[in-house]
Amino acid sequence: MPEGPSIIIAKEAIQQFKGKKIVAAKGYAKIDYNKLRGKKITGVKTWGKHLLICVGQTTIRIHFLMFGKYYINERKKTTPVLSLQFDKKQELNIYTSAIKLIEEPLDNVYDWSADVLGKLWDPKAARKKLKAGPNALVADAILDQAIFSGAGNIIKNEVLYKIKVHPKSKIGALPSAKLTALINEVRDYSFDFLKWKRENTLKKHWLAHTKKICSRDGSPLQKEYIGKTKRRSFFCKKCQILY
DNA sequence: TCCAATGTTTCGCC
DNA sequence: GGGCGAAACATTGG
Repeated sequence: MPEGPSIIIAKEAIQQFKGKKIVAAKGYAKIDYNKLRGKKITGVKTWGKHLLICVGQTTIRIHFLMFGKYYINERKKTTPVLSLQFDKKQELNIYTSAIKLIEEPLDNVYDWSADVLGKLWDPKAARKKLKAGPNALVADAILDQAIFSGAGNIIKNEVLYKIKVHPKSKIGALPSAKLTALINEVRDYSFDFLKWKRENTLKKHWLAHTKKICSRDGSPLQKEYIGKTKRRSFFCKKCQILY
């Protein structure tokens, strides 16, 4: 479920509830369900990995974490963290996710220029933020949601492999053209990810993530836990340069 | 059977 | 108080 492109697919599926009235809202999420009951869904949006269901002034923020799932007009055996019911037995059930209600206008909460898959994505803004943290490892920088909202660990590994940059490189040490390539590739790969996810062929297209052999030179790929968050990194020591 | 994993937040320690 | 790391959350496939 997790990375940004999967959330776009979720948004598209959940759009069908736009304009519908929430007849019942329940779950184990610690939110004020009274703010949802009897209200209409006025829109569905995303910001990176956040799925945003607008209910008038209130927005339901859903973060699927690692294992979150949603079911439309279907249920799992376990209890949903949030269940929204509509007329005609239609329902949306959310499982194992972090749920919050946002009362503020979304423009006050979200920096849309950071949303890698969004219309307002701004590579110049990303560059500025990256320049402000030259000591950051590229592996950490790509996962920084304030810079690349929506990018996750798979995107990180694939992008670094594609642009031939070692995950332990420092942002400030990258040549200007490489920094540009990094910024552009995070967005481009996210759209590829989205396309492949729709086709159900994502895994087939992985070149680095969980891979053992470099597709370019046949040498073994390294697996290492890197950066502040110690996330899995797969990379080729030979073709990915350490800056 | 067990463990790691497409993620983030919170808590506690130094 | 900041920075760091571990734990918590809870599911599933390998």
